[in-house]
Formats: sequence, structure tokens, C-alpha cells
Amino acid sequence: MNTTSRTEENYLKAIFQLCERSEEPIATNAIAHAMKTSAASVTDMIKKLSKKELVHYQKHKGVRLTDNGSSMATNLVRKHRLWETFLVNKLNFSWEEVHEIAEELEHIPSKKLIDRLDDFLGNPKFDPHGDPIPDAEGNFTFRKQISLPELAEGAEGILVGVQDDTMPFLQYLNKLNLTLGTKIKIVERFPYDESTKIVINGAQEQILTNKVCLNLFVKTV
Amino acid sequence: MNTTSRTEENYLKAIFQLCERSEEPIATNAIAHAMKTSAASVTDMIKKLSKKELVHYQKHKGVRLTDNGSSMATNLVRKHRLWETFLVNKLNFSWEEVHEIAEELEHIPSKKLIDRLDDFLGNPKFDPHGDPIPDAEGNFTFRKQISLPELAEGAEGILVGVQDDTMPFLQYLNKLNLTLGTKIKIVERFPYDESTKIVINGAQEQILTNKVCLNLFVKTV
DNA sequence: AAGTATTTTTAGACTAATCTAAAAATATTT
DNA sequence: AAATATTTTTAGATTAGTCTAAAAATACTT
Repeated sequence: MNTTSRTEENYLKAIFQLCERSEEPIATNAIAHAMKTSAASVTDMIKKLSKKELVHYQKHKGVRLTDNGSSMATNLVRKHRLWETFLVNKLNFSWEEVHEIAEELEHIPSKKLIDRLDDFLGNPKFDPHGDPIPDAEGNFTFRKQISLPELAEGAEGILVGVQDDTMPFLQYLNKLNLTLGTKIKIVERFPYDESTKIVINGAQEQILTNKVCLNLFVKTV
Repeated sequence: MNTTSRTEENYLKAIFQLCERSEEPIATNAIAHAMKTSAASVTDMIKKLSKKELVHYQKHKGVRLTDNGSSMATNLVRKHRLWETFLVNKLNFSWEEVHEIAEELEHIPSKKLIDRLDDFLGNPKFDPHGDPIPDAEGNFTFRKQISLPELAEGAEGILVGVQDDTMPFLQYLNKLNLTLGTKIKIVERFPYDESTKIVINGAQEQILTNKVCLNLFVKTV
């Protein structure tokens, strides 16, 4: 059987996401933490993925995705983000509700399905959290974006993405009226507590903590 | 854990479908055949479902769904048929392609998802094969329909459903231009080989075998 | 009603994914 | 560089779902 189980897919996706943040091989423990499982289980699975040539692996040296593993993971990301877009744009879900459901939908296997869905949605390049959606060949669209702390005092930007896409953060942004496409102007920075005063859509003033600012991506206008 | 696995769901659905055709308890072998597995596996699973009170079961006496089991199965049918409708109506799949993909999609757990999908599709009452879609409470819409052999010679009907929804049959119907909504007139029956001559949409003449006729449902106009 | 055939259940083994606990390897500290 | 701490791997057990083969129960025939 040369098929890939749901569990294997989840490991591949977790490794892919850890790879994005580091050049180094990924540690067993890091994967165990991401997958909420034990290091022993990770070792077992790594051996299995290695046998299938989806990861490069040497004992005690951590793990990297092979080209094959990487393209499988990219395809999962594509499916995840397209389904999220469907849920928000067509079924009127809000951006913080969709992650969990998309975790399930991303494992539906048909390529034809996902390509038809892509067309149905108008071949979107970014998902409801501003993350890029790879195309059928695995190419990501890059956007020149900067995090809010990089935006100069007095400058303006459009909110185009978030770093953290978990429920609590997205719900907090909802409360602040911060949705994708919102215009943000940096009014003043307060070194004392690293907070930032912004104006939202030229109207509403707001103080943001540094933690929030680090999780917001804007493009300059 | 009071959750229901994918495998358990598939057994429930198979039993539900067997129940539709008989008043008698369902035999272990019948389930084994439907699930393409061994009788031994079925016995194991039946015990498990029985412990969860999803089926009534006595050794050697066959199996029936409990109210609980029945409503879970109905919900699976609802999900299956709504997804099929989505695939055909929104993603332009043809009616013979959708069964396999819907077998996967029906296991996605969110109730909110399926109710939103239902609304998005305009709360359809029948799927692309003419089968009724139960509502969120599990109620089926019944339609007065008869199979083609019940339609009198000279009478007309509109094709509203098929008994067999497997690929080969549906593809055969495609070749004959027989799709849901087609007008069928019985021209003449030939007792010699039990075949039937029909006219499709008042234009195309066609001979159908009894096997095909038995699988077609029409409503009279 | 006795014997045969069929169906169903039990028994025991297998695989995938997981766990805990212990052993081995690597990294850090003094 | 030795001692300690951490990380990773191994070993052995567990669970869900499956299998085959044999035993038990039921059904069919004559």
C-alpha cells in the first residue's frame, strides 16, 4: 500500500510548519510538542515516514522533509486554506471558527475536488487569515508585508494577515474591529510598556500591546 | 470516550440501508457482504455497537438499530446527500462521480457545517440521484413515485430517481440521455424478452431492458 | 428426527498508532 | 573532563479493527 494515512499526513504538516521557522533539522521533541504526543511515538512515526522517503532522518539528528514529503505537506496546506476560504466566503463562518473544521476537510483525498473548489472560489491567493494559498503546483504567492512593529510612527498600513490564527486571538481582534483590510495608522509608541497607539480606519483610537502588534501583518499603502 | 469512529459510522449506515429493505433483523452475513468484510469482524463490531446501545442484538438473532443508532445513520445519510448535491450543483461534478467523495465528506463531524451547507444549497429535498435528503430533525420528504414497470403502456412520467446509483449504471443512463427530469413515455412492452420501448423527451426512441426499468423511478404528470 | 449444510460466534493472531518506563546518546555545567 | 541534565531511542504493553480457522448454534433435507 503506497497510501498515506491521516496520522502520517498530520505529522507531515506539523514538520512542514516547524521547517518554515528554522533552517535546522526538526527535533523529535519539537514534533512531539506540536502533535501533542510522546517523543517515543514521534520516533516510531519518523521511522515509518523515513522508510517511505517522506523525511530525511538519522538517529539523534532530527528530521527534514524530502521533496516528496514537502509537496505532500504543501498540498495539505492548500486544501486546508481553500476549505477555510470556502467556509468563510460561502458558508458565512467567521474567521476564528474555521480552523478546526478545515483540519478535518484537508484530509479528503480527491485532487479533482480541490481543484474544482479552487475554481469555484475564484482561485483565491490568500485565505481568511491572510495566509497564502499554494496553487496546484505548490507555488505560494508572496506578498510584501511587514509586521506592525516594523511600520514607522505616523505611517499607515492595511491589515493583510495574522501570525497567530487561534480562536482567542482572532476573537480579540473581532472585539477591536480589526479585520483583514482594515486601515491602521501608527500614532505613537510607548517605550515604557512597549505598547502602540493606533487609529483604526481613520476613526477609532486604540492601544495595542506589543504581543498583539507582533501578530499583525500589514502592507504599506 | 462517547464518540463514534468512522468505522462504526460505516457499519451503522450499512445496517440502516439494509433495514430499509426488510422488516426482519439484519443477518451478520448480510452486513459482512455490505461492508466487504468477514462475518467474524461483523460480530465483533456488533458487540461494540450493542454495548454503546446503537443496535439491539441477541446472539444468532441478527441486529436492529436502536432509535439512537437510527438517528445517527439518518444524519450520515443527510450529510452524504447534501455533499453530493454540493458537488453536482456547485462544483459541476456529474452524478456518477460524487458517491465516492461523499463517502469521505459524510464523516466530517460539525453539525453547524452541515446546516450551513444545507442553507447554502437552498435546503434541497432530493439529491442528484433523486433520493430524499432528511432535514436536521431526520425527517424524509416522501414523493409519490413508481418504478418504470408500474407505468401503464402509453402513459408518461418524469424521471425523478434511480434505485441503483453506482457508476456503471449512471454512466449508462448518461449515454441514453436519461437524466433526472427527463420525460419518459411508455410506447410498448415486449413480453418476449421483457424489454420496453420508450420515447425520451418526446423525441428519441429507445429500448430498455427490464433490469434498467426496475432501477428507474418516475412521477406521473 | 437424524444428518448435513449454513450461519454465527469464539479463539488467537496481526497491524497501526499509541503509551510508559528504561536505556542510550547527546548536551550542559561545573 | 567528569558529573549531571536533557533528549532520543528502544522495549514491551495496549487498543481498534481486521483476519483465518475452528467450534457452536441454527436451518434445511430427506
